[in-house]
Amino acid sequence: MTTQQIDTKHRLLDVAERLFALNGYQGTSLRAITSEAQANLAAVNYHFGSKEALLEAVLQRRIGPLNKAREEHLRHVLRTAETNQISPRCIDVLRAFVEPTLCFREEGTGARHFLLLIGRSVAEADEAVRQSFLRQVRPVFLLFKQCLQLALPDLPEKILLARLHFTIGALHHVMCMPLHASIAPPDLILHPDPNAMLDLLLPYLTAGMEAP
Amino acid sequence: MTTQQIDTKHRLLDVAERLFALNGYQGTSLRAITSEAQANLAAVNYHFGSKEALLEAVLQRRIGPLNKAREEHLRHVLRTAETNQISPRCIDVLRAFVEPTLCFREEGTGARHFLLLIGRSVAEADEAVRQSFLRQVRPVFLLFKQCLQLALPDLPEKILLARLHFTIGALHHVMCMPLHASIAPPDLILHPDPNAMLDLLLPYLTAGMEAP
DNA sequence: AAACAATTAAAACATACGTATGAAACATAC
DNA sequence: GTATGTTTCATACGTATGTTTTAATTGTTT
Repeated sequence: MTTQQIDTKHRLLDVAERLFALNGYQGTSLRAITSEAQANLAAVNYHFGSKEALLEAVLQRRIGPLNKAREEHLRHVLRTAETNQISPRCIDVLRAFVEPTLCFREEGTGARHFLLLIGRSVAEADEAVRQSFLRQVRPVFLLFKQCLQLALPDLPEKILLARLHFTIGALHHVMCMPLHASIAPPDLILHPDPNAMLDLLLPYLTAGMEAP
Repeated sequence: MTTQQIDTKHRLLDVAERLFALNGYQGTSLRAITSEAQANLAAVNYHFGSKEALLEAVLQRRIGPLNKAREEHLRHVLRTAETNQISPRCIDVLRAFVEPTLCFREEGTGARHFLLLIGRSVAEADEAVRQSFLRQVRPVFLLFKQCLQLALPDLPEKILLARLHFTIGALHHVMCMPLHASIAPPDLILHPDPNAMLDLLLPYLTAGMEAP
């Protein structure tokens, strides 16, 4: 595998990530991707096989590390709770899951676009996009759920699942929607500093999760 | 305006609503819409002018009544609080906004598809779709925000706006995502009964909104 | 240096799209 | 019953799409 091939593949992934995030999967043509990546039109089909496989590769490249970070955080919370012989605290579980997601933004503009992309992928109408996304995140979501069950042992599973559902909704909405784009007056823009956002998000999610 | 024209227009709106919701705006062709509505391909351009105008009409037809219901509920909460000389309760404000949305589902399968459509429109990548949607809901969102400010007078506006943001995210995620599609095991399907969902959603949202 | 594989390039393919056009069918009014 | 305005129809236009094919180019190995 030559370095040039790697470069081309990387460029294609980077550009596709950005355009998919900004214009959607169906709204992005291979011609737009290849021309911006300064590659030939056939390059996508040569390197990835198809447009859909390109999307899968775009998702995989970043979800892998992100999921690994989330899983490590979650397992760390589990471990410290276990050594102390207590249930993990709900807020710690939530932080373990949310923090890597929000801080992912710091890893560069590529990751930033990626967050927008997966924020949108959840609600995506295109079946292929949604399924490709769900397939890749399900394992970590399940671990997340198990941690929450340990933190909230008295909460019926049905209610916990529903609240987990709401939590994912709030988180992904934050990921794909700049605050000022909905209703906030333009002069009150919440800076996308992940720590500030975490300080806003965590009390909200924790209180909701621990609601009576 | 003959009844036949009205029928055709209605059929086009119904089919477009369903297909836009299921396959997305860009994923739905005029040919798919017109053939399923048993109308000629040119019918959309004749009756609405363009595909984008059709989408606008689809949104308008239902957002009007929905917004009216939400506004009435909110104003009712405001009135009773005013006559009792107290601040409205947070949970009442939230219920006034959420209940009409969830109960909208009961008005038929058309409305059901519509909820899916607007749930997805928020995160939609297509700029035209998102803008068309935001334009139509902004006024009610602002009223919602004002009511919340009355219910939570001590909460800084910045925090309130962020929490409102999270709330909208959770609500719209519920609207466009069947619970079992994310992580719930298939045997634990949350029935889409709006009252049951309201009982799950309201405590969560209220606790999050009133968090310290 | 020659042979080989890997990559890029240019072009064509078949298909699908939104829109526009003009004739036909229809309803309504006189 | 004819004339007028409205709606439907079949069809064509121009463009864009994802994919495939064939040839040229590059890089690596012998």
